[in-house]
Amino acid sequence: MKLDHKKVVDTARELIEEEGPEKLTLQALAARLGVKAPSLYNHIDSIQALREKLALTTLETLDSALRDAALGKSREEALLEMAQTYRNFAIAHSKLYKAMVENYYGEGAVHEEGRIIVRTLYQVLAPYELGEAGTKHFARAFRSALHGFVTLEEAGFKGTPDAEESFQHLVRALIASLSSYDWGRQ
Amino acid sequence: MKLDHKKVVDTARELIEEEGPEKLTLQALAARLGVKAPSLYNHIDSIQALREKLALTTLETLDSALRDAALGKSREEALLEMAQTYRNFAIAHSKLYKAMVENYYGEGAVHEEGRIIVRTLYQVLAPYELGEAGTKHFARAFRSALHGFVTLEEAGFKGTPDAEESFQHLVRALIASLSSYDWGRQ
DNA sequence: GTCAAATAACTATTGACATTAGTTAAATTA
DNA sequence: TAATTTAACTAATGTCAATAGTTATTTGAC
Repeated sequence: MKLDHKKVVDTARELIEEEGPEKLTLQALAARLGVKAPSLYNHIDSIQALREKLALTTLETLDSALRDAALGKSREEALLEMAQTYRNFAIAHSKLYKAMVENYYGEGAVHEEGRIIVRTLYQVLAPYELGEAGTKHFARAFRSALHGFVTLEEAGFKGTPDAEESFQHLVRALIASLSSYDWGRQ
Repeated sequence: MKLDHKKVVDTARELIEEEGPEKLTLQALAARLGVKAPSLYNHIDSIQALREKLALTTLETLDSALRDAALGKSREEALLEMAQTYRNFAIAHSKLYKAMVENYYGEGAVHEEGRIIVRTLYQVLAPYELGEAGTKHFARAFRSALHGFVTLEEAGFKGTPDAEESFQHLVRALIASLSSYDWGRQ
């Protein structure tokens, strides 16, 4: 029954997952925790700090899922599995992903920690020996494609029967480009 | 000096471009227009409706720039020019682009009109004869890549000297895939 | 075990915000 | 010119986040 920082963040995540980012208010959150709103300030600095913390933990959860997906696989197989996992995460936790994106801009910890996904990608890309620049370019491209697709899918063509197919093509085209395109190996 | 819907939307755009989406309040907007906040309700339904209207006009402005960019060009040249224009727009109007993205989710007019950029892409892609499905897949992929990149660039690697280079590689790899990858021509 | 200090809850309040109601003056139209 | 519509205003409400000040409980040093 004891309230602490983790409990507050976890409950905020639940609230967002169930009702959406715009429903996260200190009143609503406090009510879920059986407490009055000002009491939350014993555990958080501000609602904005809470939002950024949530964005950060969501990113870490996603990265963790990506690492799991790539475990024991390599190259094309690993990249395909990671891509699939990325999209599945964005769909399964669409409200949370949206909340993360909204707090992705600007400075703060998320800005710094956004690299964790890139770091995971770097490890999978190592066998391709793209060089430092090539790896950087491809990792940025791959992440951009994944993020862009799931965002536009949510905003636009969600639910269309061929969304899955479009995603597969995007991912496979980029993976194929590892062989057919010079990403700057130098 | 007469106030009307267009004037309100235009001034809201200016306010966002200068101060950011979070600074758009009815008070601040009314002050710019030399009027009290409640008077704005003679010209808008709600601040949310205003935000969605702004997202829509921003999308139309971007699409117009893309059409201009592709004018008189074809194939690779047109796609390259469009990509460059897309990123330039997102950088030159970063606060406006951010505001657009924030109101991109959900239903409403933006959701429906998001297709205008895809429609423009379709025209440029016609000579490739990718077929209906192939064209759809590539258009979604291309737009996802552009949107994803400029979003992550703003959130993360903005200002790094090789961001431009990464973008070029992403765009060129996708364009190259038009020849080397089967997008589902069937 | 006792007592001081730290902790975490509370109530009350403030200020910013969007929105609505009700009013009045100006502009349009019949 | 008279009637109607339009667009501004003031005043008020409700919802927020956030702060101040208070009190009870818990923790930790001796």
